[in-house]
Amino acid sequence: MLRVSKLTDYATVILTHIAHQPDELHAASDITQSTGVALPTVSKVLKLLSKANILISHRGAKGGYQLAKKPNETNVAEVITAIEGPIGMTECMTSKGTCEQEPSCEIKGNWSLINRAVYTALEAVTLADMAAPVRQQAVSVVMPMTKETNELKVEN
Amino acid sequence: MLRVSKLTDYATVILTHIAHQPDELHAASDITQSTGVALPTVSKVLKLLSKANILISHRGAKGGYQLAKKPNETNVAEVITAIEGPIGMTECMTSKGTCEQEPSCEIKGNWSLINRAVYTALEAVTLADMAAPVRQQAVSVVMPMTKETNELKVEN
DNA sequence: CTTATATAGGACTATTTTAGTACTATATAA
DNA sequence: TTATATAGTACTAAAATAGTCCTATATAAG
Repeated sequence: MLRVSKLTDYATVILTHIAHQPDELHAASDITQSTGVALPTVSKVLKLLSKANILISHRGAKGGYQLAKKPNETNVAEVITAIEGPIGMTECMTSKGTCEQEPSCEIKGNWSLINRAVYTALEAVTLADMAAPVRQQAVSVVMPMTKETNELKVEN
Repeated sequence: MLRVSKLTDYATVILTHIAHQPDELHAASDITQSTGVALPTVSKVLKLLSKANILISHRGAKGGYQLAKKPNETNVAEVITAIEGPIGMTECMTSKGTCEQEPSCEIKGNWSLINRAVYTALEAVTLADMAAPVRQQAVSVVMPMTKETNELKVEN
């Protein structure tokens, strides 16, 4: 598996929809109709995204939600974090001291690198990418790290 | 979150341990002692890895498990798949036709690319990397895809 | 000022997934 | 023949997720 939750999936669908008209206000009831996701669920997702400052909310009559930033300024890693909490491939990445084996674990450092690699891939895709046709996407590419440093070698 | 299951985490610990002595046979009881993971759990993981042809098993007295291939020929993506099933960030990546929205989904193609990016990152790290100190790891790097093709542009 | 509308926040239940355990069958070395 | 070790499967308990609902609060418009 290794998958995002359904709510996260909904979140990307909803945000992609909003990203098509970034300047307008979108009420939860409107989004339900356009996306086919049930209203209570849409509502839950919108609240989470609003709390994470990915969306701005406007209360009251004629209220609704709009993007807090430009579509290319919000990425998939942020969306996942907003819905599911911090991204960490293993328990020790997000909550230290929980795993008994942690002090003697030999592979924690390697998981940390894997984690970073996955995060980098997710960070590279923005809402603007999601709203655009497939071909304009960013993708991940793997290359060996330099032996001298432990730094992530990033290219654009 | 977005994390691998505990069993997958155990699997990497166990495989890393075995990778240190790839040619010897390792009984479940021995691995329990070296890793601190409970015997029934170790046993379950070993069976799954054996079924996925990552390990070779030898039954009977003086039996045990050993790596089916060289440490650098088994990667983390294979291990995750062995324990959790196929890697797919969304439901539609692994089981088609389950999601009602699938036919009209606008972002399936983009999720497919994200999925591929993450998979590429996981595929790049082998058991040999896990068994080695941190600095020899492979890491993922992100770069924009060419607009002309829909191909993954991979560099080494 | 009142009313209708829309989000905020939290609580709750049901479902699904995961983790962990146990039992029986089978293979093999001595 | 016996002791040892894996194979396969089924089952239970725990945790995470999904989905729903209710009350409070803010705002536009009449």
